[in-house]
Amino acid sequence: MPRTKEQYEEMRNATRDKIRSAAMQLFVHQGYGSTSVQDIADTAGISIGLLYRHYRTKDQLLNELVGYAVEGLKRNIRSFESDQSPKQLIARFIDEVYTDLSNGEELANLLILINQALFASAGTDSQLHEEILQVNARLLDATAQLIRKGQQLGEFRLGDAKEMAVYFYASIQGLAEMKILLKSNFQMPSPSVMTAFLFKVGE
Amino acid sequence: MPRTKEQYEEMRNATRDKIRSAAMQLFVHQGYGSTSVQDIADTAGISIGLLYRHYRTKDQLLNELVGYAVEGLKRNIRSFESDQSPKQLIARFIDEVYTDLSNGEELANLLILINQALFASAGTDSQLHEEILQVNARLLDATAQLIRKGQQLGEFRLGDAKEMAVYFYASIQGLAEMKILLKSNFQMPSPSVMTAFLFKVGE
DNA sequence: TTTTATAATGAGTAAAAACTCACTCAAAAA
DNA sequence: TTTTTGAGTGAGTTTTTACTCATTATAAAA
Repeated sequence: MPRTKEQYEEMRNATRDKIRSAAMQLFVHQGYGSTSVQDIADTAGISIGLLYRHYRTKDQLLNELVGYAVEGLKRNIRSFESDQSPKQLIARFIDEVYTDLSNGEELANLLILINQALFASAGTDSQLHEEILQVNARLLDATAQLIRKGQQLGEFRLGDAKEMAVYFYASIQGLAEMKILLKSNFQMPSPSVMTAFLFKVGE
Repeated sequence: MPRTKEQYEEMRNATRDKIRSAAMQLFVHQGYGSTSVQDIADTAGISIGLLYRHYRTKDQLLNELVGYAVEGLKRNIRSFESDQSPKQLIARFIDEVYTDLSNGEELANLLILINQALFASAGTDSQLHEEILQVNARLLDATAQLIRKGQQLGEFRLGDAKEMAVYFYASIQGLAEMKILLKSNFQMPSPSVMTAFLFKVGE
């Protein structure tokens, strides 16, 4: 008799992992359109045929990867809707971003992937494109809300909260890209630099 | 007798312009790899054959466009090496970025194009890839130098100047991308938000 | 050793994309 | 009206890429 269900599932999971990380790496580092399926299979160390047993199209593969990234964003929205002090929430978030961007490429990859997916699906009105934009809008709103609360508490600098939220995420996105593009020449700004435009006091 | 040299040159310039702006638009909005030469010709309103009379390869077209963008960066470096007050130089620069990003897509296109070119040429060690990275490094250094001077003059907040310069450009890059992706939903942060992390005083 | 269920392969196919070239078109002046 | 010259065309060719399928490899248990 052949292998058990569990053994087969384990095998399948292992190759799916290989495919996902190869695709992530390539999509992020050279762009979706410039990455061929052959590329992905080679990087994953498997055959094209096997890749297609797991993902019906190149597009579906991108969609799955982006799906995970979008989940991450949603978790963030939830955490920002907490009742804790805005300053603490933002400070904790920035600390996480700082350590993630300092140590590994995972967060940078997620952020860039979402970006790539948005550009790649620009003309088409795919479900995914719309969903990303929508989640993004909600994230910006939740953050602006948090900033407003912080301003009322006197912890945050004054200024248009929505604009500050836009600037907040724009800078994180920019940092992610710089990290990947500049490689070892990238020097991650410390949390105090990143929050200086938000928090009062400082020095 | 046929048209004069000047008339022919005028015709050629006109089509080159059409090609350039079509290519810029498409490379920026859907990515280099996801843009076909046929796409570009169609958008420019000319035939593929004519496009290839002007640019030998799709790659060469990208290179020319990026070349202009890099020139723009170089002009910036020079302006930052001026003897004027750091605060004034930065403030003027941010004002320019603000009006450019508020009104048109030109600056955003340039910034995103450079980014795209870096990603597209990631694996290969093309001359262009190297040049962009080098110009970028010089720009960061010049800016860090300016920030240091501003700190000595007591106009700028304290903190690692290089990190602050990285954050400065990361945020601008991020804003450019947000502008293009969010379209009419994008709200450009005012100069005061953008400089709050740099300048002392302020609210 | 043989059976069996499913993972894995990669040459093969069809579609799309990059690039070519033999030809037409346009307008100025003879 | 004809000639001239370089812009402009797009069907055709070559190369690359996404995707398929007939076949092989594997390892557990009978």
